Amino acid sequence: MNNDATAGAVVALSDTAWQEQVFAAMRSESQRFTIPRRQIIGWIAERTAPFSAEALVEAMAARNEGIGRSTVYRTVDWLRAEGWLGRVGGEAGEHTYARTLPGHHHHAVCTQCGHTLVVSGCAAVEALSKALAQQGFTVSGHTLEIFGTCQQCQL
Amino acid sequence: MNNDATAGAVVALSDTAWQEQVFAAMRSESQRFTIPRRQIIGWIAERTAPFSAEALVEAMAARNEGIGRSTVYRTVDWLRAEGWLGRVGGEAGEHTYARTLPGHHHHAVCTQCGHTLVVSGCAAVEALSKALAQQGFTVSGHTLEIFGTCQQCQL
DNA sequence: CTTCATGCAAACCCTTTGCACGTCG
DNA sequence: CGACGTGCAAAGGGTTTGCATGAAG
Repeated sequence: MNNDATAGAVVALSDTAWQEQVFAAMRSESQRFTIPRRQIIGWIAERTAPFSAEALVEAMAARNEGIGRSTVYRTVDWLRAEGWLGRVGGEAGEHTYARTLPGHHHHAVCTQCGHTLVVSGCAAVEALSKALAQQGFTVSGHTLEIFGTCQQCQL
Repeated sequence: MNNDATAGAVVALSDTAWQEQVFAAMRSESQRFTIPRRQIIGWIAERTAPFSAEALVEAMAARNEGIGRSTVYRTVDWLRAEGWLGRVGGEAGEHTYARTLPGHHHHAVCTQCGHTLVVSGCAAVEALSKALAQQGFTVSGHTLEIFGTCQQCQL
C-alpha cells in the first residue's frame, strides 16, 4: 500500500541526524560552539517526546556546570528561529517544545507517552488550499498537530 | 466543481448563530445569565477576526459598567472549556482567540486583516490517519490552522 | 434569601533583559 | 586579545486568584 501521494511518509523522529544538522548549522552561521549550547542541544536530541522549557532548565541546572535559565532560553530561541525546534500544543500554561527537521512536515504525538512521529509532506492540505482558492483565499502556510495513541501505549 | 468530499465546505464565520448557541448552552448548564457575560459574548460574536485577551479586556473596561479583567478571563475560560472559543497561533507572547462552532472544523485566517473562514470537516486528515494507523498509531484528534490572504486583501 | 458571579488588586507563572565576568576563536 | 556567550537576579507581561461586595434565580 502506498499512501505517500496523499498523506506523506510517516517516520520516527531521528535524533542523531538532528543533532548533527544543528551543529553543522551553528558552524555555518558562525555561532560559537560553547559547552552550554552543546549540552542543551544534546539533551534535546535525546528527547523522543515534547518537553517543557522548565524541564530543560531544570535538567541543565542539575548538571555539574549549572547552566543558567537565560542561556537555555536564548539557545531555545535560536533553535526556534532557525527552525530546529517548534512549539507544540500551546494550549496549556507552559509551552512545550519538540524537535523539528528541515522542510515541511507535521508531528503525531502520543498523548500518553509523548512519543512523536514525523509526517513528511502534506498533500492532504493541498486539497483544502484548492477549496479555499475558490473563495479567493490564498493559502501561504498552515500548522497541523495530530494527537493519539502510539503502538506501545495501546498494548 | 465539488471539493467537499475531500476538503470540506468552506464558509464564513456566522456570528448570530454562535451567540444564540452559547446563550442556549449557558441556560442548559444553569450558568448565570449576567450582564457582563452577555456583553463579553456579544462583543466576541461581533468579531470576524481573532482577537487578543487584552483587546477584549480593554473593550470591556471601556464600557460604562467597566467589566473587570478577572470576569473577562473567567468567561473566556468557560467558553474555551465548553468549546465555544479556541486559542489560535499561540506562537507570539499573547494568545489570540477565535470563535468556534460545534463539531469538527478548522479556520483559515487572513494574516493581513484577520478575516476568518471556517472549513467544515477534514476528510483530508483522514488519509493521514490511515497512514499513521499502519504504524500502529491511533489518531484521536488534531488541530489545523491555515494562514493566508483573503480575497479582500489581495486587491 | 441563598447562591454564585463580580471587581479590585495583589500574587503568580513563565519568559526576557542588564550587566559584569568568563570563554571561544 | 577582542568579541561574544554566560550566569545571576531582577524586571516584565500576560494570566490567575482571594476576598468582600452585589446581582441572579
